[in-house]
This record gives sequence, C-alpha cells and structure tokens, in this order.
Amino acid sequence: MGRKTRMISDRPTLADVAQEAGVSAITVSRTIRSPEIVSERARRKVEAAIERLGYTPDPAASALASRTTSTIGLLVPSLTNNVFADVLRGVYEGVESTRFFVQIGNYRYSALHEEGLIRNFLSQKPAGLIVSSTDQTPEGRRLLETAPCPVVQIMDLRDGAVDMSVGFDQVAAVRKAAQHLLDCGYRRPGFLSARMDPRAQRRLNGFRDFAAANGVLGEDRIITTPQPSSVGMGGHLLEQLFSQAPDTDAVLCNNDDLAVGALMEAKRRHVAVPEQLGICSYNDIEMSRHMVPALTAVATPRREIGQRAIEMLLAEIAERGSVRDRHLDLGSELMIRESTRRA
Amino acid sequence: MGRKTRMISDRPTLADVAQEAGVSAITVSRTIRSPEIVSERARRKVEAAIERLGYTPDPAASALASRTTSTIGLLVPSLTNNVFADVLRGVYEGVESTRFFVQIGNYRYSALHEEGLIRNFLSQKPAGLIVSSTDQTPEGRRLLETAPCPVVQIMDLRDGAVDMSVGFDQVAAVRKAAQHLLDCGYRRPGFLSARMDPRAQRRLNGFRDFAAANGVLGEDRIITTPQPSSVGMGGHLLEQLFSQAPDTDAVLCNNDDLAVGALMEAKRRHVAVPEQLGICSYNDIEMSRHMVPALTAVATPRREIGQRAIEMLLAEIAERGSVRDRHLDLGSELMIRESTRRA
DNA sequence: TTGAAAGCGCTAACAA
DNA sequence: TTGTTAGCGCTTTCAA
Repeated sequence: MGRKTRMISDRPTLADVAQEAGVSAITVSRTIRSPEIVSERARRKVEAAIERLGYTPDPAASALASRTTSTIGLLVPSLTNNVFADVLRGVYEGVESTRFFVQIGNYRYSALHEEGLIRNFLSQKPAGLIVSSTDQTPEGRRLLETAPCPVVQIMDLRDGAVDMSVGFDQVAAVRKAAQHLLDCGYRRPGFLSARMDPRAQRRLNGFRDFAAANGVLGEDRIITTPQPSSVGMGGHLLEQLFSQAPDTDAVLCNNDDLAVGALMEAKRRHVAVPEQLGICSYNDIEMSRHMVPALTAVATPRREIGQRAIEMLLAEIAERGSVRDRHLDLGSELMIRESTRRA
Repeated sequence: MGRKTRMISDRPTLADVAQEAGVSAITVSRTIRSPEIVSERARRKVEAAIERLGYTPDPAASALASRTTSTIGLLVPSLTNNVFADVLRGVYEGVESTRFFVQIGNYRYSALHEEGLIRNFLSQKPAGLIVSSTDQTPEGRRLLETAPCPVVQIMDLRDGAVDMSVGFDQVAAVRKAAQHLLDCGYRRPGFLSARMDPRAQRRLNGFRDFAAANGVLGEDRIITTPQPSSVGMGGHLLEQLFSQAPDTDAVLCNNDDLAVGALMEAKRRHVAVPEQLGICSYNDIEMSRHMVPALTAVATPRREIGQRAIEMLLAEIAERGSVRDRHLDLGSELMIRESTRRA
C-alpha cells in the first residue's frame, strides 16, 4: 500500500514537447487545438514527441491563458431524486467523446444556495452552464444574464428565460393527468405532494385551477408536506388523505415515489386500485410501469431534456448565436395503465 | 431575453485589490488563504477592498501557481443506480461549507473508461480522488498509486488498497442474507443478478460458495444477465428462474430493483410471498421497506461510506499522513421483514 | 505556415 | 508581519 509522490518536474510541458519535436511551443499548442492549420510534417513530428514524452496538457495553464475552460456546470436541486438522475444521464451521454466535462452542483432546493453555486461556477470560467430552474434569486438571475458563456435553463418552460431553455409545460402535464382521472369517471380526486419547491407548487396550482374549473375541487383532498419525497411519505400522505376525506376516489401524485407509496398503502388498507381508488403518477420512472397494478403516469422527457440541453449548449459554445430554436418544448405523454383503468 | 457579454477586463484581480487596499498582492493572497497570519489592520483594509471591488479569485491562476486545485474527483460506475446516489449524497454533505468542490466522473461500469477518467482527472491536479472500485486496469491502478494526491477507494474492502479505503465486506453481506434464508427454512434458494460487474460477480461467487458449503446449491437457480438492473429486469429474471427451476422456494436478489421486480412478478403469478417464495434484497434502498410485503434486505452503509470517504480525504488533504485508520470496515446489517417471515 | 515576445492572475521562496 | 522577485504552462498578438 505504499505510495510515492511523483516529482512535479516529471511532468513534461509544452516546451519539452516543442524541444523534442524541434519546433516552437506555439506550434505544439496549435497541433493540439487545431491540427488543420499545422503542416503535415510539423504535425507528425509533434504527435510523435507527445507520444514519446507522454505529454498531457495542463488545463489550469490553458484556462489562465485563454480565459476559458472545458468545464460545463450543471446545477441540480437534488442528486437523490430519480428525475435528475435521468437528466444527468442525458447530459453525460452528450459530453462523452467531446473535450468537455461536466461539473455538478447540488443546491438542495435552496435558491440561495443556488446563487452561491452560480457565482462559484462562474468564477471558474465555464464553457457553459445548465441550470435546472427558472426560480433563481434576482441576483442569481442577474449573474446568469451577464454570464460570459451560454446558459440553458431546463425542466420548466416559462417566459423570460435567460438565454436558452429546454423543458415542457408542467402545468399542462398535470392538467392532462387530472383530465384523465375525470375521463375515467373519478369525481373526487385528491392531490399528494411532498417537497414543495416552486415547481411542485406550480403543478399543485395547476391542479387546483383545473379541479375548480371542472367543479371537482376539494381542498381537504389536497395533502402536501415540505419534507422530501419518498415512498414512505407517499404512504403517510395517503393515510392523511383518507382520514381527512374518506370519500376520495382518485389521487394524483406529484411524483412516482409518492405514487408507489400510495399504492402500497392502498394495498395495506385493502382499498382496491383502480376500482375504489384511481392512482395517477407524475414523471413515470421505470418502476412505475412494473407495479401491480401498473401505474398510470404522465411521462416527462427527463433524459431527452438532458440530451437536448447539452446539444444546444455545445452548439452555442462552438459558435455563439448558432442555435436557432433557443426554447424547446419537449411535451409530455400520458401513459394509461391499470391503476386508473376501471371497468 | 437579451444578454450582454461582460468585458473580461471588468473583473478585478488580486493586484487591483492590493492597490485599492494599499498593500501588496501577496498580502491580499494571504488574507484570503490564511487570514490568521495577516495583521488585523491589513486584513480589514483588504477585506474592505475585496468587498468594494467585488473581487473573486481566479481558480485557474491559483491552480497554475500552486500546482493544486480545490477539486475532488469522484469516480462512479453509474449515475442512475440508487446505490451511488446515496454515496454521492454523503460526499456532497461532507464538502459543503469547505472550499472544495466535487467533480463526478461516470465510467459506466467500464474499467477502460475509468482509466481514461483517472488520467483526465489527474491532469487537473485534484486535491483528492475517490474511486468506487478496486477493479482498476493495471495502468489505472498504477496511475492511482503514483497520484500526487490522496486517494480513497470505496465500497469494497479488499487487500492491497492503493492508499485509503472505506467499505464493507460484500461477500460477508451476501452470506448473511443466504444464511437468513436457510434459517427461515427455505431449502432451494435462487440468486438473481443483473449487470455482472466485478463486484456483483464476487457476490454471486460468495453465494455459490455458501450454498455449496450448505448443500443447497442449484446451478439452475442462478439467473444472471449482463444487462443493466431494473425493476422490469427483476420480473424477467424471476420468470426465467421459475421456468428453469419451478421448485425454487426463495430468492436472493443482487439489489433492490431486482427484488421489487421479483416481488411484483410473484404477485402477478399469484405466488405467495413469503409462504411459497421468500425474497431477500441487497442494499435496502428506501422503497424496499415500504413494499407489501416489506422486503427483507441486507442494508449496506452507502451514505455513510460517502461521508467517511470525504472525511478521510479532507483530513489527509489538510495534512498528509494524518489519517490513522486508513481502511474502514463499515459492516452491513440484515433487516428482517415480511418477505421472508413465514409461519 | 511558423515563431518571438508578452502576458494571463496567482503563489512559492526568499528577504526584509 | 509584509514585500519583492520570479515563475507556473499555456495562449494571444503580432510579425515574418
């Protein structure tokens, strides 16, 4: 288990490569960054020298001289939430095999913390930034607006995006789910939500408006908690819902964890799903469709959001102003399954 | 949605702050990095100047001059796997309110890819590195051994760790689970596993050895697939298990997704759990204990691994050689629940 | 197509 | 406790 501390001087520099290749340092630099503008002959010599010396460029020196890095900052409100895990996956797939790498900041649903992270990331001169909300503090927003790099806001689709945005209409998605419950004949729908961040709050408001407009609003059927979402919490919330409003006949859950928890709680109480209680979920992570009964859900395009966001960002980094459609609506899809399918 | 590109020259430098405060640049630098060695008076002037100018240090310049950064590299094999989500959480909690930040590399269960990431991270002169395996390529291992920064290997506990390690005995954990199935009277236990990475493979081997030693090994009851793990996959694997070995009376799942999927599949087939089939899971993520029936599982200390790893790393960064216990075994715990509790 | 010179913004090493 | 000097390894600028 011993370990040697390797001498710093071991590591070859541009100048070493230049000497080895018999060219100047700048030619080596160019060979690495834009081989096409270097003569075939010089390029081959340089490449051989790099190979021989095992040279790796120093990103710090490069960042200092060029005033930019290959870092892409990605701010998410949570790392445990499966929703963002899927977004991350899309983003990572997109940067792979590019010279960029992603740095994640987790602001834990705190706008203030997010502001600090924006400031911190910006001080690193990132090539681009992806942020997961439109709910920055005024100062956070100002920082993004004046950022010297492209910025993509993801998940939501709202007016006044800072630079570019990719997402879907969260309220429309909730409305779709609520409409489906009505279509199935449910008349006393409830709503379960944990972790009342601004986005969850907007979805709740969307549900409320829809229910009111359709004459099925019952305030005692709306159960929320500021605590984090979890399967266990879904069970608790359903319990509370039934104790407050025993006549509830359907429930729209603000995410899959809650829906699965509610389903399990229904099972424990011997409440038949979908006959006595319809359950509709939001997001549709993989497990939902494998429950018994399979959960109806509004599928949100999480991974695609990640993919498109990084795509737009890379294009814009390559050439500022080159992205035409700067605001993408990826939509959402209602997946009708057994948990709302009653005879 | 307009955006201005802020002039680079806008950004004040150390020299600007020094001039504003009427001291030298190095005094400003010291005020920031080690305020305690600067006189009260100088410190106050500098702090006021920083405030007035809105100065933020340039990490690239700092990295170049000092040959180190505030980056901690964290290599994980997957971002979607809940196991690592918990580890991440522990790590992020630990770096918060320090000057360090974490950069994640996802090597997608490919040792070759991991080697590339190690090389890439190392070129950034990180303050420390956390890697999620002991299964590096020889070259990857060599890179870690000669890394000029502390390294923590997490999850597994094996001989010959490179520098420091935090984990638990994965084979002992599996053995514990298998023993429990025998204790419950199950006699024909099966094993389900997806994504056969080296660690999953070692657990399978552990199960095999244990089963053989106890005279309950049935090769046709061991079902594996190289594909990624998921709830749906758990269902498929159980299906295959029953078609190959209909007399199977219990199943040990290599993680929670598979266990939940197996439970659902059992439900679909009207196989009673735990009476006709005992199910034991591995890892014990939150949802498992809320299933109906609740899943028995070996709980692995994922979050704590993250916490301890970052703790050790930070201590070692602060002072090389200061960490006494360089190899921590955090153990695992069998959580006995309904899915194996038969009359 | 290539190169020389001059920094980028900070810190290490030494001196006062 | 504070300052001076000399880079860190790269890229930019300008010239050839």
